[in-house]
Amino acid sequence: MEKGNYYITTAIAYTSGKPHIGNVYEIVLADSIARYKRLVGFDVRFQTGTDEHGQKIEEKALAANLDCQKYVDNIAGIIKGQFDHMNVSYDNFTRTTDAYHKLQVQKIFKKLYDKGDIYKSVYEGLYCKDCESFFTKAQLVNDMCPDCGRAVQGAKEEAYFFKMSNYTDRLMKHIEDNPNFIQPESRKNEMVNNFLKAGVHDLCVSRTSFSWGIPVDFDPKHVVYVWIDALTNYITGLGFDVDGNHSELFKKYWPADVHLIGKDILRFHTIYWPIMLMALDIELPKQIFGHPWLLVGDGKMSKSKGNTIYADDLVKYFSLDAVRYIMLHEMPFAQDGKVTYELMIERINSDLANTLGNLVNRTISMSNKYFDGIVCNKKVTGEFDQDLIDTVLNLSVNVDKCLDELKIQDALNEIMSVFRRCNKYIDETLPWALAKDEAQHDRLNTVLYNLLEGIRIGAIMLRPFLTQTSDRILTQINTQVTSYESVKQFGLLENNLKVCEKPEILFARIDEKEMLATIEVDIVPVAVKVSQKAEITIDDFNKVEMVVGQIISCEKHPKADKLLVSQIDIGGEIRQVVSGIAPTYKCESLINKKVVVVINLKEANLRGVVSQGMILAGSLDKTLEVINVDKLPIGSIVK
RNA sequence: CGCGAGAUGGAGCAGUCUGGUAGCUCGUCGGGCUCAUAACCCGAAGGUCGUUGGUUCAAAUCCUUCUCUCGCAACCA
Repeated sequence: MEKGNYYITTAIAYTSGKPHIGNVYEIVLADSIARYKRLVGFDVRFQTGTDEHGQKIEEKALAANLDCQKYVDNIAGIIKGQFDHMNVSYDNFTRTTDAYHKLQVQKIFKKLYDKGDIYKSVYEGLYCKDCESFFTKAQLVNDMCPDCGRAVQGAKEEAYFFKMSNYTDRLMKHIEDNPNFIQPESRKNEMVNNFLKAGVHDLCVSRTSFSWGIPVDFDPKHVVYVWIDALTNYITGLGFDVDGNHSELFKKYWPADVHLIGKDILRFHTIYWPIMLMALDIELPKQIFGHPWLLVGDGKMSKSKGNTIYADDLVKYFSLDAVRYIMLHEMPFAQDGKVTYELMIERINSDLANTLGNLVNRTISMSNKYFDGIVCNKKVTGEFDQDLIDTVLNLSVNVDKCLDELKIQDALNEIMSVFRRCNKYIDETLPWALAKDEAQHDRLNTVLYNLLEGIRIGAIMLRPFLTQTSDRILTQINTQVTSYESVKQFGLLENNLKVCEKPEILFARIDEKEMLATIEVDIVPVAVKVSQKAEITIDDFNKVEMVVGQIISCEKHPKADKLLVSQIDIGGEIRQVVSGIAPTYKCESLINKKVVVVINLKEANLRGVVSQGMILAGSLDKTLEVINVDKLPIGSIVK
């Protein structure tokens, strides 16, 4: 392959649960870039995978009553399933629990330790014995533990640190010398201004508070910090070896051309990761692209439903390529994209069904109707031909430009505009009028040929994005000329081909009302999921004492946005309760409301305000509702 | 004043760096066409580009004031 090598990675998915559409978006984005590069002629390696260590996972596994490894095996399978569902063409799915990865991480840790970049020290902080947590001075509330309100004491814990300061100057210079290193641009400024210029603290790179991680082999009570572990996958997945016995893959593909990641983890990828690589004397990746988020809906989708959407559900409703199209098309370059079912349906109908699907359909129908499906370019040109040809020939140039900057949405728009141009060409040339005049049949042949040729080229350019649809189109027009090179010349479509007799509908129009109704009944809120917590007995439950109380006054917490402070009459006693319901409830609306209160909960200090109980409320994503009681008098026992 | 992003016709966005007639897709309305998936094509209506002040011959674009929205952080007994 003459174009050279291309290595693209995504962030590896954290195995804490089923990935939602936003996580899957990243993989589809990477996939379309990988496929495009392959189409153009690069030798591509595309790696994704799962990040499987850490305290959160240990806790989740415990709650599910599962062995950690079993737990992550299960989730990794689910994640892989979601990716496969989207027809993602990764070359390697790496897992941080793979033996080779673990071994290399240990060796890296050791090497950096021997080198002096990692050193053993003590983590000093203010420690709350009851909560078993460290806090910084700034986190304290009235000099007390922010969690439980008790006194804290200075304490030390042994830990390993990475001496970041050894490399920050070099990193800063690298970022300055390589303006494309961090993309989009605005993110780069953020990193430089907020972190590098402010000075990077040494990073604590080991933990002793839990054990689900890669042990530090020369000091096994420590496990390696998950980020050190996770980031390394980009090289271990290729076969990097600390001792220099690298695999051929590593020699061939490193440094990576692009690390595709979510904008939230840029700090790790643009500061810690490059510094690690510098410490290991490895070349830095060429580019790190922090993509925006794909957000789901505003009120419309999330009000009564969970607003978590899964890729496999969407595919069920809209077909694979439609979902890929939505994901890629609704995402601006540097801004979060929002999707609702209404928007998805609108987009699918107008772009995929009307513009593209209908174009292919009408062109094939005419070919059959006028020439029994066999079109031959008789080279009888007309006044609209050149403009059509120019537009079609510009396509690959334009798409290439978009892809260079990773602007996939723009690339799709370029492709769609070619199909729009074809539709317009039909109205300009009036094939049905030509058909009525025997003398114009050669012209008609040329017109249809031009249309098929435009469709052929558009379909080839569509291949990285809408894999299946591209193939279906090319099959329907029955061409063998499908190489990328062939899109640079107009007129390579074979003459006298027989297109398929009955055009197949590529994308059926969706009836919005019908579809919304289907989704409405079909999608079950995430809440209705199996229990994740350990079983308890009725005695355990009876330990909780709950009564009906009436809110007699309520005000905003002076020092916290999300908290409300209520005075609640629970029958013979007024309790002050702090609750995190400010985003949903206004103080006035709560007054006189009867709610269920847990009254034997240990008193707590929340940002300086004492809370003597808890108001029961249910929540799903961002929807939150306080449990409301009407008829029962104040003080009634709830059980 | 915690950090950051944004505010452009009914909706979603581009244009802002490098000032110079406000553009795209969808929707609405009117017309055309009939090959096609009630699709396609053409036209129209609709924006003083969030607010204040300034720089300039000229501001969506540069500087400034304020307002609002959204992420993140803190906090959700």
